[in-house]
Amino acid sequence: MLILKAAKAHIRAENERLILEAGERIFAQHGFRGATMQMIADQAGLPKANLHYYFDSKEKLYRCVVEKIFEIWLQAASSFENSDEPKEALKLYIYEKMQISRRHPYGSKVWANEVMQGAPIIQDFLETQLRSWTDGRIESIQAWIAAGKIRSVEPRWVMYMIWATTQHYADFGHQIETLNADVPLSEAQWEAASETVFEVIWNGLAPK
Amino acid sequence: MLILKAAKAHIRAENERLILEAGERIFAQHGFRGATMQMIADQAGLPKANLHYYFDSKEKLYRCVVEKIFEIWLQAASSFENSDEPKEALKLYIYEKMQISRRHPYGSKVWANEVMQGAPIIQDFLETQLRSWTDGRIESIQAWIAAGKIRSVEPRWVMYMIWATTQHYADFGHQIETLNADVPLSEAQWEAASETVFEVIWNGLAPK
DNA sequence: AACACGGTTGACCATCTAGTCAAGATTGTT
DNA sequence: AACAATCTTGACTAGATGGTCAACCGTGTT
Repeated sequence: MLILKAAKAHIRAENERLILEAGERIFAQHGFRGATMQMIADQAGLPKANLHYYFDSKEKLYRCVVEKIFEIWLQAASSFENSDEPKEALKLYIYEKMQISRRHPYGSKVWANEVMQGAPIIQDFLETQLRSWTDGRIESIQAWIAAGKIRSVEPRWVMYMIWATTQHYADFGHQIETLNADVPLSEAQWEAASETVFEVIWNGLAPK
Repeated sequence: MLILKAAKAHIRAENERLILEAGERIFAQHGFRGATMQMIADQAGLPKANLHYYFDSKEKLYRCVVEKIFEIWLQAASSFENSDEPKEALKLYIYEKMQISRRHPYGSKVWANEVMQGAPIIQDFLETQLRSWTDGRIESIQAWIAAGKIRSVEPRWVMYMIWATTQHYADFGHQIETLNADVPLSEAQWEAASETVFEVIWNGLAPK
C-alpha cells in the first residue's frame, strides 16, 4: 500500500538528513573526487550500501549538497533588501554572511571547491539564479550611488569584496586558526572581525 | 662520469619545469586526489612513467608545486616593505597581489584547495614561514596606527581582507567570468577592480 | 667506434572505489 | 498473526589509479 511510504517517511527524512550533513563535511574536506562514499558513510554512521539506497550516485548526492548550500545563501541575500539605507543594508548583509561562514563553514568550502573547478556540476545555477540575483543587487547599489548615498564605484567589485572577505573566514578558516595560535576564533574575535569588515567597507564607500 | 650529469642538466631542468607547470594546472582544477598522474602527464606531453622518474610520488610533486607558489607569494610580500607610507605600501601590495591573481590563477587555487582541506601537506609552512611573515606585517600596521597614519583597527582582520579580496579574483575567477557574461575580465576591468579594491580599503583605513 | 650514464617508456601489479545485488530485517496495516 | 512495502547490509564486480620495472634510447666523452 502506498500509505506505507508516508508512514515511513520520517525514516527517509532522517537518513537523508544524516547523509547530506555527512556529505557536506566530507566533500568540504576532500573535494568531490577526494571524498569517498565510504568516508561519508562512516561519518553518517550508516553502511555504504545504504547511501546508494537514498541517493542514486555520488554525483547526485553532491548536487543535493550544493543545492542545499545555495538555498542558505539566497536566504541570507534577503538581508540586503531589509533596508533602503546602504549603511544599514550592508551591515545586515555582512554580519549575516559572517554568521554563515561561522555556522556553515563546510557548505562554504564545498561551494568554493565547486567554483574553483569551473562549476562542473552547478554551472546552470551560476548562469541563472546567481546571475539574476547579482544583477538585482547591482541595481540597488547603483541607486545608492545615484542618490549620493555612497561614492561612485563599480558595484560589481564591491559585491565581490563582500563575498570574498566574509567567505574567507569559512574557506580559509584553517589558516586563520593556525595564525591565531591554533585556537579557533573566540566569540569576541568573530564579533571584532565582523565589525572591522563592515567598518572598513562602509568607511571605504561612504561619501566624503 | 659525473660530468655527464651536468651535461644533461638542462634536460632535467626543462622537464621538471614542464611537469610542475602541468601539475599546478591539474591540481588547481581537480584538487589533490581528483588530479591523476595520467592527467598531469598528458598536460605536460610526457608519458606517465616519466613523471615518476623526476618526482618520486604524487605527493612529492604536489609539495613541490605548493612550495613554488608560496615562493611567489613571499616575493610579492616584499612590496609591503617598499614604503613607510601606508597608502603607498598598501597600494603596491594590493596591486601586486591582484597581478598575481591574474598571472598565476592556478597557483592560487592550489593553495586555496590545500588550506581548505586543513593543509595536510604544508601545515609546517603555515606554522613557520607564514606565521612569522604575518607577525612582521602586523607590526608594520601597528606602527602605522601608533603614528596616527591609519585608524585603529585590528591588523589581522585587515590582512585577511586584503588576502581575501585579491585572491578572490583568482580562486573565484570562474564565477566572476560567468557574471561577466562569460567573458574574461578585460585589461581595463582588471585595472578598475584593482583600483576599487585599493580605494575602498584605503578610504576604509585612512584617518578621518 | 665503443662506452657509460642519464633519460624514456610500455606493460604490469596491488589497491582502492563507485556502484550492484540479493537475502534478510523492520515496520505499519489488516 | 500474516502481509507487503520499505529499509538494511555484507559480499561482490568492474574499472581506475599510483607506483614499479626492465628493456631500450640518445648523447657527450674517450
